[in-house]
Amino acid sequence: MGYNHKDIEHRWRPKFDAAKLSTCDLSSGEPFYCLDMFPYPSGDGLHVGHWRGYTLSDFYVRYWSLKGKNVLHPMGFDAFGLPAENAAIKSKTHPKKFTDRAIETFKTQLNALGALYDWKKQVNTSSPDYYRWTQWLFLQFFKHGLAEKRQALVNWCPKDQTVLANEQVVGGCCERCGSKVTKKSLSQWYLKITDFTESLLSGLDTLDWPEHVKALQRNWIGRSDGATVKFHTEHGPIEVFTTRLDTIYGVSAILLAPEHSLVEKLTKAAQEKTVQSYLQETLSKSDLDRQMEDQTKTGVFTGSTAIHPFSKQELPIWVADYVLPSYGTGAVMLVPAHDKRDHEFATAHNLPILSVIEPEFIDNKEPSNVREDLPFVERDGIVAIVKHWSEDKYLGLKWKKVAWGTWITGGIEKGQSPEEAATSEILEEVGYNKLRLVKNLGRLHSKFYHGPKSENRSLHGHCLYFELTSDEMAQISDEEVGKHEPIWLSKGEVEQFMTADAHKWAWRQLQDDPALYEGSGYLTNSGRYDGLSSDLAAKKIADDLAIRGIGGQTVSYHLRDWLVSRQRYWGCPIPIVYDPKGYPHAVKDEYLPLLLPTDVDFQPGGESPIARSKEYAKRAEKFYSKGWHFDTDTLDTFVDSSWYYLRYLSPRDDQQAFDKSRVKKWLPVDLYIGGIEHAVLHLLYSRFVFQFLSKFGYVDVKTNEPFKKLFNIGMVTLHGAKMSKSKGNVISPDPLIDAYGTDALRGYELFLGPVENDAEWSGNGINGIHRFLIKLEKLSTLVHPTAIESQRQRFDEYLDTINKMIQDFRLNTVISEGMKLINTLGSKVIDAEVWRRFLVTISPMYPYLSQELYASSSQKGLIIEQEKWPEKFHVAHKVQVIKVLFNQKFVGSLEADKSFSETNILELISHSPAIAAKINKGKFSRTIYKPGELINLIP
RNA sequence: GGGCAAGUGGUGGAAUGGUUUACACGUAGCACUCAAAAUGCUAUGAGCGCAAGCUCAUGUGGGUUCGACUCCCACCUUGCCCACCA
Repeated sequence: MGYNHKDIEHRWRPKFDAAKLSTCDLSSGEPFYCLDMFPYPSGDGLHVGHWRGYTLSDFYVRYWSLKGKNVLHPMGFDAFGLPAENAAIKSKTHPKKFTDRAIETFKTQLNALGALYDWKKQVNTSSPDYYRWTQWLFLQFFKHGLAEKRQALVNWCPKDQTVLANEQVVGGCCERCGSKVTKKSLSQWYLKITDFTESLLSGLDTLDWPEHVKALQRNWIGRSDGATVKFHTEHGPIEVFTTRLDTIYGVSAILLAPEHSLVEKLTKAAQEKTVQSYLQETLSKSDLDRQMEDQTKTGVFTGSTAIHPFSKQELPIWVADYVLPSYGTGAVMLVPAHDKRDHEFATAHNLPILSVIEPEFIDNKEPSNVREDLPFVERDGIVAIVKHWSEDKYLGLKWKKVAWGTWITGGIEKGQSPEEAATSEILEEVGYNKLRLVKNLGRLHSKFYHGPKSENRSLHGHCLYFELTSDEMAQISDEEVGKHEPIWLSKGEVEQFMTADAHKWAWRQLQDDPALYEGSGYLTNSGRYDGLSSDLAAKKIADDLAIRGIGGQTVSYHLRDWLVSRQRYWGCPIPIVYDPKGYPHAVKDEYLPLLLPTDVDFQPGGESPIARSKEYAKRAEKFYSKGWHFDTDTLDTFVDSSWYYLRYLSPRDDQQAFDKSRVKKWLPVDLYIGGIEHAVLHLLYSRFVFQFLSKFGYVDVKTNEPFKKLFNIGMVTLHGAKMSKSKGNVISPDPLIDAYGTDALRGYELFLGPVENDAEWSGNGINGIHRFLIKLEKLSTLVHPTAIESQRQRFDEYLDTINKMIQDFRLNTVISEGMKLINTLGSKVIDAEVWRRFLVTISPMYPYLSQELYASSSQKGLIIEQEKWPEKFHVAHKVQVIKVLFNQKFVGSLEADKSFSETNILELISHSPAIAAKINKGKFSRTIYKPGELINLIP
């Protein structure tokens, strides 16, 4: 007979299709909402990479159903979008035709998977009965003032001829087609996602999502705590945003983004020409060109000045294109000594560089890292750089007891000046006494743990630079000779030689005064704030600014409002109508859905193709009156997909977008499965929309979040690259199903590696699963209704193991455990009850074969309907197996009664000749005993 | 520049403090066959050895521990994401 997968699949598929899971009764049972990210029906068909995710979700659908939950597992199609439109342009057919055909292909392929979907709840975002409610959703934003039309410079893709959201610009290029993105000034609709930044941020803490996905979202929202400061000018204040308010005394200019509203006013007649041509040049650049980091920082002086709020100094105002208009306030204070970019700019344009922070270095490396539980002991000290009397070399100390390279250092005794202290240290440590002080390099601070004294030190060091005037030397004490060895270093060797950051900094300070320092420390040259730490100073300065009403602490975000207008045809029409004066109004409910016009030429041309529809223009005048017209853009398709999971619960409802009571029962989604590529876009927008609906009472769900648990399925790669038709590296499941069967392919998809990791496809591996299934089919003839203790005991272990693994999504090892169990059952008689329970546990992986064997061992009906996830037999273990180690080496294991103590076990060992022989005649000084596990004998 | 993840046989990977390399793939040998495929059985980290066995191996170097792939510190390498974000 043998294993014939085609027969088996043919026999059971119709029964799976008719299973009760295929139509979820939403009103009963304990809900479990298992959701796949719905696909875009591309027409390329499914490859083995898609299968991995769908296999995974079907596994959990079957598993949770066996665990007694009422599982909802719907599927639908994210059917609006560019590829269909582009294909339509090419083939001169309507995108709807293209889309409908692709959906049919998809459904056929999905059915081959043997998965259980509730197709009765299918949604299609391009169908009017769906997008009518997408339009409703948009209008709710409009109604609450959270949809707004703004004229702004937007990201423009010259190839697709449409605007792009920030999130769709990747590295300055269009996410979809890769063209360089340019800027264009357009009037567009925005959804105010920035009103929700804090709740989008804090909501992340409540979610059971992979940490790295949460990190991506946090990163994208990009909260940064800082302050604003107003600098007064003759045309009103310029507000800047900074995270380094402590450096405010180091400002040497104010820089404006070219787009800043004050640029024009502040430009003096003499600078008019230069500024104008600079603006023209930068505004025509693409974002990518403008953001090239390695190019020199450009900018021009406006002729105006601003007043420093503390020093009252006049600061020149410049325009510079590295200042981004969309972040902070579009204006920055230039602090060249403490910001790398500002340093480059000041160097390029000869602006003053003033150091206002004395650096502080905190040691975090063993053994001198700061101990948290100890207070700091304050000490004054010196760091001396000493130059050779004739050569261009500098004196370093190589420490003998620790791997340190330093300059000459030491403490300052009472009554000594830093110079005196340094001079005497130099004399003591290296013996030179003819030298002169050339330069004071300023102070640095260092926090570290002083091992010999067992205390935390906070050292305040004066950095001094000396030159020797002669090689004359005094005698050095033996003690000093034993401590370290003096080494003359050439300029090139210094950075490498010095181990501590503080000593490296002293060197850079000598080379380039003041050296760029971006860390924190203590203030200097900062008026009454001198001597404060960076943290404390920033707070005080912010307070003082707030009192004067010219600034204070604030928070800035990377996240921008969501631009949703698209100048494309194949999308949801924006339900806005303009009166003859151009004011926008919501399209009346009775006119919804506002259907896509059909008399449209799709060729892209800078405006929406819909604008060319005569019917659409007429329709507006018919519904309203002469001079009225509809918005001719369509919505970003991410709006469509931001709420589809709500529509599944009442897909045919023509009275409302979703059913509030069902949403209350079924949301949040219990398990959401999809790829990492949606970590910021879809998942952030969906959270935003859901939080909006929640805030205004459209939904009533405690969590305020749509997706409780997110699982990211790893990508399947071929030759290291993501599978895609255009790269020609696609593996189709069809021939594999034909040769090995659906079960084998499902098993192999999960066996490929941990499901959250990417996996390289290897053609041969499927053999292993296939052989396992053949073996199972053979073993089924050995099944006999006899209770076999050892098999039941083994099954209990197996079940414990996989139960835990399933919770942790470690399905590759669940597959292994099944193989291991079968390998240990042997080729004699198999306990029928063990067999039945085993078949239930593998049915989520191998639904067809498990079902076939279940039925042939005289069980009736479908596993998924008849069975529950099995319980253990609870066979009592009378003995325990103890591993015996001698001097860390395994010398054997023995079986001991569970009640045995350490003494009993030692006795057993002495009576076991095989083990006793290996343990050096029983001589050992002590033992380490871990009950039920091992005993370690230490000689 | 910032953030995150990962480094274990020829390969995918297993082991979250206790015999490293489970389970598979691949490879080799054997059985079945006229033959091949399929299937089954056996072997398979490296080095030394006739063998029993010994030594060495989880990116590198330290540390904690009776015991470290696992925990701590530093470093190296690779991958991913973000990035003139003030």
